[in-house]
Amino acid sequence: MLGYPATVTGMTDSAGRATARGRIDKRQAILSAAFDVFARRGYAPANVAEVAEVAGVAKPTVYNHLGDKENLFRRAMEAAADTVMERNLRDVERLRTLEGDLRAGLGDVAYRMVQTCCGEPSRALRRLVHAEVGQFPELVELVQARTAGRLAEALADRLARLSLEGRLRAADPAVAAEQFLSLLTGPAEARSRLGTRKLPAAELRAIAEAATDTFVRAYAA
Amino acid sequence: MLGYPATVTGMTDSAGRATARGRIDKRQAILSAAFDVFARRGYAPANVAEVAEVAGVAKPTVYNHLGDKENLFRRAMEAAADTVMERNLRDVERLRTLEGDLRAGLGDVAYRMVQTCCGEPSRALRRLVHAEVGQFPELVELVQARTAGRLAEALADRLARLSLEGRLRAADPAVAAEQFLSLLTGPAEARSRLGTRKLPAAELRAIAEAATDTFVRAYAA
DNA sequence: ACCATGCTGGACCGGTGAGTTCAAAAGCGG
DNA sequence: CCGCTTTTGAACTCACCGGTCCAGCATGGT
Repeated sequence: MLGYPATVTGMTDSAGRATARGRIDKRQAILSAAFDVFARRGYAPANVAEVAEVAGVAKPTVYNHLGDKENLFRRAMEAAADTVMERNLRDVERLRTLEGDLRAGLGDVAYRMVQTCCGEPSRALRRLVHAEVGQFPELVELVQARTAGRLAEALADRLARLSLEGRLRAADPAVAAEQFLSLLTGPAEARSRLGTRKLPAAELRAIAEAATDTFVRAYAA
Repeated sequence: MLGYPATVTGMTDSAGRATARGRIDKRQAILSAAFDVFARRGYAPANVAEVAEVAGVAKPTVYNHLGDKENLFRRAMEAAADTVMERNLRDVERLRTLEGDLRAGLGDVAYRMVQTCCGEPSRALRRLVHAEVGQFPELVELVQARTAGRLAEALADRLARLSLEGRLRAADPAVAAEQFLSLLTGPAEARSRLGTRKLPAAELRAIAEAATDTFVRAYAA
């Protein structure tokens, strides 16, 4: 989640001239630091001063770039969601070139996905969305649409293809995708006790296998 | 700081029965009000004064009974967990006398469970556990053990019986129970957008049916 | 060299809320 | 009716934090 690398610019400044470019990865650093701090402390207990410190920046600079603590939070969550989604989509994209044993291929993807979903960024994101759904109701749409929703959709696409090819029985691919993901993430969350216990690779593998097994039994052609 | 002030809790007093039995149970009122407020506001933004007000009690009384805001939170969560679990266990207990069509019986129980899990108390509890897992790590054990854990165990018991009776194929009942619950709660959480959208009964029914369908396909004898 | 722009550090204000104190007012047992 | 404990209301302390202001510093473009 730390994105110090000084790439890019494109600051969309509201007032005409682009703000200083090249040097301003400050914004990225701030957003990254913000997510880091919010993830550790939670929204309310987190204080902007610490965000500034972690970002290596002065407090007024934070307010300069992001304005509000609320806005800072929203933007940080948005950015983190994009990062997490990217990796998730890469995982599911592997289903596109699925050759050979269906069961094995699905199992492999399942393992990768459950790994990603148990990773710190993904867990922190879920935690924060859950936590602040009361104070930031739009946030659930904003984040969910960029992560879980997109993931389910991409997976549904792949499953639909497999159905057409006769490798899976005909069924609503959206429901199938939803259930596959639930079979993966549900047990993972439960076993890891919401992330407080880190699961050994073997257990992750077992969860992925069990989920794939059940899914294939229910959905094989 | 730790534990209680010297004056000690009202009811469980070591010195016989002296305290507070005749009077309304303030303690219960406080815990109930506390969960109410915490559920609405979240832990950090909630303030003890409001808890006291909702409980119809003076602020020092709250500190008298529960000591700390932290302790107040823990106790309130504990109490709420017990309440929620009770209803959940009643649902799964219906599987004990399951006669006739397996599919129909499971579907019925599934529908009841998904209703319970989407109810406000259950959702609020999940929200708060997720939210504060960072600041209160023990809480996840404490609550999960009383709700999801116990529920999964009870369900596993029922499934094991069904396997012995030859109605389900032989399989690890714990894994089967875990997956059945995941198939129920996962889609319910996703569709309700973490509780921000209340699901119409028809959709709840559809989720329960889909979950049961998939489960039976995968686990029928 | 010079100015503009933004960054810095630090002081500062104002609000909020945890937790305490205390004297007065119930309740309740005897 | 009397003491015991508990409750009450209110004021109070104290710490923390969001947000702002300002005076000086770095920088890069021209």
